[in-house]
Amino acid sequence: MTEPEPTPAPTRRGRGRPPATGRRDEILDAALAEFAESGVQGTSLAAVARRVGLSQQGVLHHFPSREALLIAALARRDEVDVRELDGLDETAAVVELAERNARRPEVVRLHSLLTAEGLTGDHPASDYVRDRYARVREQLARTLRAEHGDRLPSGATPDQAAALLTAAMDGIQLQWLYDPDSVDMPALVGLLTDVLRGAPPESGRS
Amino acid sequence: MTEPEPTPAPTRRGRGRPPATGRRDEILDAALAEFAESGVQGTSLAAVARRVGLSQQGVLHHFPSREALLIAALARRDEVDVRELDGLDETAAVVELAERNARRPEVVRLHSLLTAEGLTGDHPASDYVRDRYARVREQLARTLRAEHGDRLPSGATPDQAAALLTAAMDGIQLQWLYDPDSVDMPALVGLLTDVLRGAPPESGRS
DNA sequence: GAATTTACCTACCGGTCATTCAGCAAAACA
DNA sequence: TGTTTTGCTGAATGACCGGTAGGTAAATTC
Repeated sequence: MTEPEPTPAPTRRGRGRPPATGRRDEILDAALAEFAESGVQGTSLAAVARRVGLSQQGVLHHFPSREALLIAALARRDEVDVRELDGLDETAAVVELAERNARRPEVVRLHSLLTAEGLTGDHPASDYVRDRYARVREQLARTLRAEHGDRLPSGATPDQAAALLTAAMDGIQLQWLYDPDSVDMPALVGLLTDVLRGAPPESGRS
Repeated sequence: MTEPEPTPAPTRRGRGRPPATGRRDEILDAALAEFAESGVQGTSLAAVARRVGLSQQGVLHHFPSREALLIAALARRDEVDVRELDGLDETAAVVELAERNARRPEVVRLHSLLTAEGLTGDHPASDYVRDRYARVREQLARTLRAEHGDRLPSGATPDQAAALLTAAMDGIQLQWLYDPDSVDMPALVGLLTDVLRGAPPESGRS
């Protein structure tokens, strides 16, 4: 959060031709799709341009530099993320999220790749991931605390359970991406939530 | 496992100067260190060369191509991995592993980066990660089955518990790498193993 | 219609990338 | 001593990278 407006949308400035906002979003979506396939480091301006059917310089017309494009793309992704996070107002919603994710591997891939790439020095995804972790764990801990107070039946604190749930979701996603058929994301997430809430062993889930 | 010997160690062939095996390993270690810092995609031959104090061509003398170097480096890393996996012969060992990992962030970084990068198309780390996942989960499931039979007290099957434990370790490592001070890896891993084994809530761990 | 602003494109530049080639010094053996 | 093999270096190549400069067509206002 160093800059208030990383890449402000183009605004009308005088009389000339009005800016077409559609292309901008097309480019951002193409960039995010490319990230999910090849990673941020592995994505070139040319690849993004090719995807939207523009020349490399056409892309550079909408975003002053590669870096600016990355940041804008992450900001766009962030909007969606924030909206999804609001849905986690009860523990069961985590399982629903896992079910939804199981139907959109590209999003999961993008998230997993960004999380790891943010670890490398001065990567544009670093802040995005850090913020995301903070928000997710906080939201999750709040939900757990509202449901169980300061200590879950299993003995875990809300903060611990939130960290574990977040971690498990990330890790399960990785295993699922490597082998979608033999990893049942919702079942595993559901199992963990049950166990953390100290639910009695039901022999149901596969 | 396509090739039996990806990069065979140099062997004496005639009378001339004997090959010095030391340099090879130096280069591989430098490559792995560089991967941990910048990722595989972000690592150039020049960067590896600089780290060992050689010219780019000096590195290429020991390995025919960049690709060969990557594969050899991953194979080297794999040897260590296999040895560590043997130690997981009881559930408590997972916590010890977490404690050990908390003292060597570079190894954890390397592992996390490789796991994610292996997701991108035809990446040399793909096979490495896939094999690793298979081994870890199998070993873990075997240990859990030996200790608890076909169903843990919490109701989870050994396979489920193994997947969850592996996932949680990976996810916790990510959170820890982003914020080492506020994430207690061994505590969280210990908590999860306790919960999975259906242990009564002890108010001990922080 | 003139002025202006957007939305591109082609051409170009310097840097970095992996890879190849030619060569040289050191080390072993005959 | 001569030969062979290893372990390098220096120079060159072509692909690709992000970024700049300059130009053109379309859209909009005056």
